[in-house]
Amino acid sequence: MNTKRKILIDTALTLFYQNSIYSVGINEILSVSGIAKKTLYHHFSGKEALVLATLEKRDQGFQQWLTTQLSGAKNDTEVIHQLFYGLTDWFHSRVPELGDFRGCFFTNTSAEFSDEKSAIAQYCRQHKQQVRQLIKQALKRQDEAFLDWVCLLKEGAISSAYVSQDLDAALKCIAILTASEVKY
Amino acid sequence: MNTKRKILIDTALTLFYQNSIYSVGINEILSVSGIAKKTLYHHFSGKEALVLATLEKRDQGFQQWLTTQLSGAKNDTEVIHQLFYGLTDWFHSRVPELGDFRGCFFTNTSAEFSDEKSAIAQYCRQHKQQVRQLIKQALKRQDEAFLDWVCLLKEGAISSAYVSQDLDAALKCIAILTASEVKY
DNA sequence: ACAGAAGTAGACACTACAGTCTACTTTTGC
DNA sequence: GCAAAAGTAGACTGTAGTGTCTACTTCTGT
Repeated sequence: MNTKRKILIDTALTLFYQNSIYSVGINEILSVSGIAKKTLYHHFSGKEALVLATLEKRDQGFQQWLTTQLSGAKNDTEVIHQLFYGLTDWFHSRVPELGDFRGCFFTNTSAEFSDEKSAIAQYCRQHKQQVRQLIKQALKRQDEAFLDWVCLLKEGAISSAYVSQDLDAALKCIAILTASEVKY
Repeated sequence: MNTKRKILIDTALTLFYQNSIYSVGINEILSVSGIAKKTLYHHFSGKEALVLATLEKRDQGFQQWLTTQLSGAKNDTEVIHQLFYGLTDWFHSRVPELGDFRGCFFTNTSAEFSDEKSAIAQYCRQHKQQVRQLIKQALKRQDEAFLDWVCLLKEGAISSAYVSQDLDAALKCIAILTASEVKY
């Protein structure tokens, strides 16, 4: 019966993402989920292990969503459209499985944990790398410079959508990529 | 004698930026600065007021640096170069007045404070808006679409430089802007 | 010179944090 | 059917968090 384990991860992920990791205590996760403290410490060695589990869960969920989002695109122009229209849906909180938009969970978590060598920071870095690979796989064009372009705009859009509340940042990215005469 | 006030803001800013706001306690700021608790609460109503003061200080410092960095550019190409080479210096921690690079203080702070209506989140948003205006003032080209382009790449570069440790992200932005045939 | 502002040390109150523990009950796999 | 695993409540420890307070000292502007 590791349903409790799943409930703990779900609850923690929601609370961590909607607020922040430092601001959410173990006791809050417990009272919201209705699970006993002993059970939590039975499944996780401590808060950090729980944080890593939530990162893993979010990583899976995000990659799954992105894979679905990018599938079916017939050419690179469509991949770009699917990507940035998908991001726009996310920013407007129209993607139920990603929850109410509050920026990138991995970027936010990196901001809280300054030690770049910590397992948490490493996981966040790895997530970004894997998302990059996912986009690369969807594209026919394989040069890294073009990927840099797409990924930098993607990061800029997520950051601007959250910090500046510019929910249409991803649409601007499409406009940029369309207006630009660099072929893709 | 509000030198104490300044020392408190300096110490708090360094600690907040190098770590995170939740992870740094008042007592730590006090012991590092060597200032008495009563003095802190004499100058600031609480931690939030101190946080706002550090945001203000960082805002001033960053805008000052950016203004200097962009001044002297003779055309828009040079503005873009000054901006992104400047960012590269920052990412490599070669700008003493900005401290050891640990991402954007405002983006990081936004990640910690989820209430978008809080004074802290509002200040962060305002900072980004003012930086945008500063870049706009430096450019001859005045269309918002081009500004969007530059600012989205800028945000993407800062985020990638920090989370993915891609310290040359800003150089990639220059490559993108140079390779693109959209005139600027 | 002196009033008032700014500073000091550090004890104190109170809350919240992560994590431990005991004693007990339920679920589940074989 | 039963042993082991997973679960329960919640008291408890010890630390650290913000913020208050008293009693005293130093600085500073007019």
